[in-house]
Amino acid sequence: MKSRGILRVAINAPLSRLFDYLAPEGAIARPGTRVRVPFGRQSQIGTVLENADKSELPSSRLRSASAIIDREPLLMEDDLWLIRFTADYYHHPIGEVVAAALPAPLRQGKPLENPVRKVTLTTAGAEADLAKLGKRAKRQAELLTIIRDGENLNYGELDAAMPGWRRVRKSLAEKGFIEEYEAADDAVAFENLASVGQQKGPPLNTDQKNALKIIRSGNGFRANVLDGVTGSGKTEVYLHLIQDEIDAGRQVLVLVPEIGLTPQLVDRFQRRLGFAPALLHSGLSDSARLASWRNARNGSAQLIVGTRSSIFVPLKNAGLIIVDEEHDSSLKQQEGLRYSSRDLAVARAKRLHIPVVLGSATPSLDTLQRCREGSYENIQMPVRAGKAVPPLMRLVDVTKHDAFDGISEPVIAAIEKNIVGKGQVLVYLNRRGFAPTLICSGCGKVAECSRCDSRMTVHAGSGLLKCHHCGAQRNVDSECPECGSSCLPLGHGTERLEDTLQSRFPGEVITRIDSDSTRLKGTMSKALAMATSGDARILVGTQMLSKGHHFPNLTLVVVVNADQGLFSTDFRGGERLAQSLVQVSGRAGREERQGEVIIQTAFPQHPFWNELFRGGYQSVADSALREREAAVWPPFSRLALLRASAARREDAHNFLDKARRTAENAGIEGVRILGPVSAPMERKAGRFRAQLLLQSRQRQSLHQLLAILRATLEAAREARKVRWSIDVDPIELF
DNA sequence: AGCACGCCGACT
DNA sequence: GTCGGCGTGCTC
Repeated sequence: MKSRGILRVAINAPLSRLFDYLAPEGAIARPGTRVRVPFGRQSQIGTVLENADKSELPSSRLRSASAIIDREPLLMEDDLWLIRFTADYYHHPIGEVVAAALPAPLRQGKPLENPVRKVTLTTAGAEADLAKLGKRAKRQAELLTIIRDGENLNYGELDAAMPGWRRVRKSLAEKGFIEEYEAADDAVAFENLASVGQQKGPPLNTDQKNALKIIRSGNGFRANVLDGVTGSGKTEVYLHLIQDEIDAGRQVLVLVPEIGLTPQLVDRFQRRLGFAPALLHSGLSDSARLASWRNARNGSAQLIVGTRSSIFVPLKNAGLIIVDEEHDSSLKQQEGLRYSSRDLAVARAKRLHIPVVLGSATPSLDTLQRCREGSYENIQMPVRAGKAVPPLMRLVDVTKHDAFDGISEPVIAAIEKNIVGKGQVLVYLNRRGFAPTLICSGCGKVAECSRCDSRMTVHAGSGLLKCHHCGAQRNVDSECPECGSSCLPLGHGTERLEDTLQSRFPGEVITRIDSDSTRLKGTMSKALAMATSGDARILVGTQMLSKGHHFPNLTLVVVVNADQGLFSTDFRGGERLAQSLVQVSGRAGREERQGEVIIQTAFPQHPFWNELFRGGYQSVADSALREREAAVWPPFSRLALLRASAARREDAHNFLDKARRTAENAGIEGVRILGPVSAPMERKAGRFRAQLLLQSRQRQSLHQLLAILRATLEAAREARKVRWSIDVDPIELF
């Protein structure tokens, strides 16, 4: 008897190994194919990663796959390579990596091609006398008219055009006027190919031409770092590179930060390239995302623009990957599979022998160091395109000036001046809500979250206290539960800032843009329209406003409080502060008018300011790199963080103690072990958190150790009461 | 993860 | 007497 083939299957569960199944009788399922398999007492969707002729398990223990879902593999060899690479590099269960790479409907076993029922006109239907039909059957005539005017409409389109058409359908079909058939859902593909006319771009300046020349001179893989100040025209360079690839019949994948995928950017791509890019982001419906994914896979989407998880999208004929705002932390997933889509983009491009472009006005120190070492190509674009001049930056010492509810007098004066001068002002504060604290005027007690080691933020609009760490909320205490005195909000959030500015500038339209004010669907685009048109003269907002949006009238940017970043405990604090200040400053004065940036600080003597004002981001980056080198922090070493959380503090610590002992006894040289220590915010959402930091100059040793740790800890008794995870190349040390 | 098995507390 | 609490073990 001929033995049946073995399928090595990845299952979406936190288990690192593959599971062997017998292929169904007489069938084959190549790697990349989804299969339905019995798993324990349930049935699961798995993905075949390997074929084999024998299993390590006795055949008595093997079960058969119950069905093969895909006729053709969903994922090709290169896609599977990226999945394996990700699972290895991030020491994460492979089934969960596969799950991250597939859109939700595919994860659930739905077909790749969603057949759609369509209705088409027969010759008889086309020739039928409408007027005659209309006399006796008005509804039938109405439906026939709709079908004549439309082009092979599907059920959904007909539902929208004529409610209740389904009852009329039968009569028309019996007369032989219409026919129905099933087809692949190509609605999105169609839209993608529909030409919308192609606009010419502006002439390129010297820097842009030079950047293009360098990138085009590459052959196969190369990481090109496009280091260009805001307004230097990086997008224009991208557009030329994208056009090159499209002309050559290849696909381009563009990764953008979550917040950077704006309608403005998509419109620009569409106008210039003459077609709409396929989009992949969390705001789309499952079916729209699946359609983009399918079109990327089958090659009909020439340009795919998406957020971090799109790094896994299959590409039939990839020519180029672009990572925009490569320094942005939203390109790194901070939960579950903690991958960096920028780093994966580089790995994928290398594997595919294609170039990758990493663009930013403020490249990460990791990327800059790779340029210095010569492994990445650094391309500078130091001047703003067109006539734009860089903004003027200055500090206001809040200890020396009277402040009006968080806004100092010189700032008020500057806002006034800009408004009078028909400019627009952006007031930036990285803290939403009304006030970060509610304090008792009698005993000084502050309102704390019962589940986290944090204070509750006051939200005046809703009258609620909210915890920004776990989402808990309750009503604002009007009097102190301890001593009965009245409670007062302390400090400033965007909500309060809006109130303050409104009372100071009563005649002006103020728009606040943060995750609270834009939660409702449509409010974001409305607020942005107000901001872009210049109708709103004062904008108040968080991070959200500092990326991806162009406000042509903006003349002044105010940074209300930069001081938290100045004394950050995280070694990346300085890098991040410089990036966010430079990014938000880039919003000011884009056109002919010079912009102005005012930063409020209580520490004007801090050396950071001198560095930033004298030498800009470059200079901050240089000195930060020197410090990192001296302290052997990344990029001069590699880090991995082992995190654990448990309902009881000692369980988390016991687990990490076990991890530490395991690491010490693993016999691997050159890895420093720091901790375990409690996380800076120890209690979050009712759980105690702790962490163990591993640091090494050699990536190899660190990864060997992680492999040992993972294997040991998965089986460890101490792991039962904790949730734990490995974070490779962590960007937040807590 | 998701599910079943199994052995101890307050309840119709 | 039993319903259900979550500790333990297992998934090809």
